[in-house]
Amino acid sequence: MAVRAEKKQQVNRNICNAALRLCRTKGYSGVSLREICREAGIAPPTFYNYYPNLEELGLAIIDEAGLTLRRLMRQTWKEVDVREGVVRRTIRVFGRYLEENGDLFHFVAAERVGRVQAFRDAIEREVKHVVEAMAKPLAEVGATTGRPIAHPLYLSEMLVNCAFQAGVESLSANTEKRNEIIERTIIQARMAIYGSEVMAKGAVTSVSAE
Amino acid sequence: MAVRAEKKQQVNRNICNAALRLCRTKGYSGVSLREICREAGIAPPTFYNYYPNLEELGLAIIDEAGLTLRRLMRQTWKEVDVREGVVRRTIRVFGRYLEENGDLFHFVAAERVGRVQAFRDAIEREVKHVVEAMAKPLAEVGATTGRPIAHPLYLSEMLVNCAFQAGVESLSANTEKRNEIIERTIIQARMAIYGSEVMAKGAVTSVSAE
DNA sequence: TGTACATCAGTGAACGCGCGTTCACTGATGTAC
DNA sequence: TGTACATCAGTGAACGCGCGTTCACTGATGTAC
Repeated sequence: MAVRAEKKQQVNRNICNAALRLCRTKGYSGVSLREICREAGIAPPTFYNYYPNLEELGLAIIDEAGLTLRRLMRQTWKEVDVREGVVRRTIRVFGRYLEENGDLFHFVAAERVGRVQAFRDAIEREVKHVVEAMAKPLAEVGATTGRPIAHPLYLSEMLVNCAFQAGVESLSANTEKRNEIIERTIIQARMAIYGSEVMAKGAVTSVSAE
Repeated sequence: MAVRAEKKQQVNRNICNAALRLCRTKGYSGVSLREICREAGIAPPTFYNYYPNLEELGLAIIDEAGLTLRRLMRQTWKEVDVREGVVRRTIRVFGRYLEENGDLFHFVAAERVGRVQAFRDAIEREVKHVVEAMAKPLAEVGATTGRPIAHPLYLSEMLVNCAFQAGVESLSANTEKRNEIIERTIIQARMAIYGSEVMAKGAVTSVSAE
């Protein structure tokens, strides 16, 4: 009965996946509608049954990425394990996300500084959401452990930017390089967290930092 | 006598500037050879007197950006003024650079995570150079002021990434927003520096960071 | 300095190609009775 | 359940267009004598 609707959903998934796969190697603005249709196994006019143009497809993909990210966040902060610190846990979950959604992450990371204003705006909205969602538990953990942090939003943003950068590098790295990136990112994250703890204590002056 | 050579240089500059101007709004892979030629005021075949294809033009632009950046670095660390800290001075110089080379910076920032592997590699080489060049004075300043820092390379990299992110955001921001970004970046930079100082002291354990 | 020739940056016209988009049409899925 | 009709996802062919690249050619700049 709903066989038509199911088929439509499947075709839609094919289109999105085809687009992401092609963007990975050719970039959004290097991919044509016809290419996506070939990759998705449909005729060009069929595309218009789903999206009025390529930009709308891109925005739909970004929305989907936002959904996935939000789900990821919830998962990260739910899987509390006293034996594992916040930093390591976050990085582990993020790493798994990268393995499963490499194409999606690459698209978002690239279009975050890409040419399409609508994409940049949509992505910045999602990133801001993640930054805010992470700032909260960061501040809470700091408070409950007696090591309060200063500027949780700025700290969170810096950590997210670190993660973006590390994520992009990971995507084109082998396992060895990837482990290096992980270790480096952990140190950088701690560096930022320590710094924000110091700032929360106040009364710290540093010649080099001032 | 050298009138021919001078004209060639001028045409080359026109080509590069035209390409950067167009990339700013349409992205590298959204710009065509013919568009660049129109913008530069030459006929399409003339382009081939300068570059064999668009990719070579892009690489030439990246090389030029690297040169400019190196010059900027030298300038930053030379203008020592005891009344102004390292962080503020760096940000001030970088801000001036952005005003003068907005198109160039935007191109580099976008292609850093873009689709052309050759671009990514070339840019990563330049960025690495900057990271290393900044790590050295950071470590020196820390040592001479009695506040040594840990992992100067990682710290430097984090600061450079902050600068990239702030730079991209600045490019599409008004003056007010831009000042916000500057203040935020200063805090984030200090946060990272404090953290690396704490790590250098060792013997610090933080529940939230572990 | 003047002249004859070589060099070479720049051009207009032409090519074949893949593009986005449109249209009338097909045939399978869903619905009313 | 069977039949007649409506819906609608998908298609093949065609369109006009801008693209990258080539070619033979032009005319200004540079050089040799």
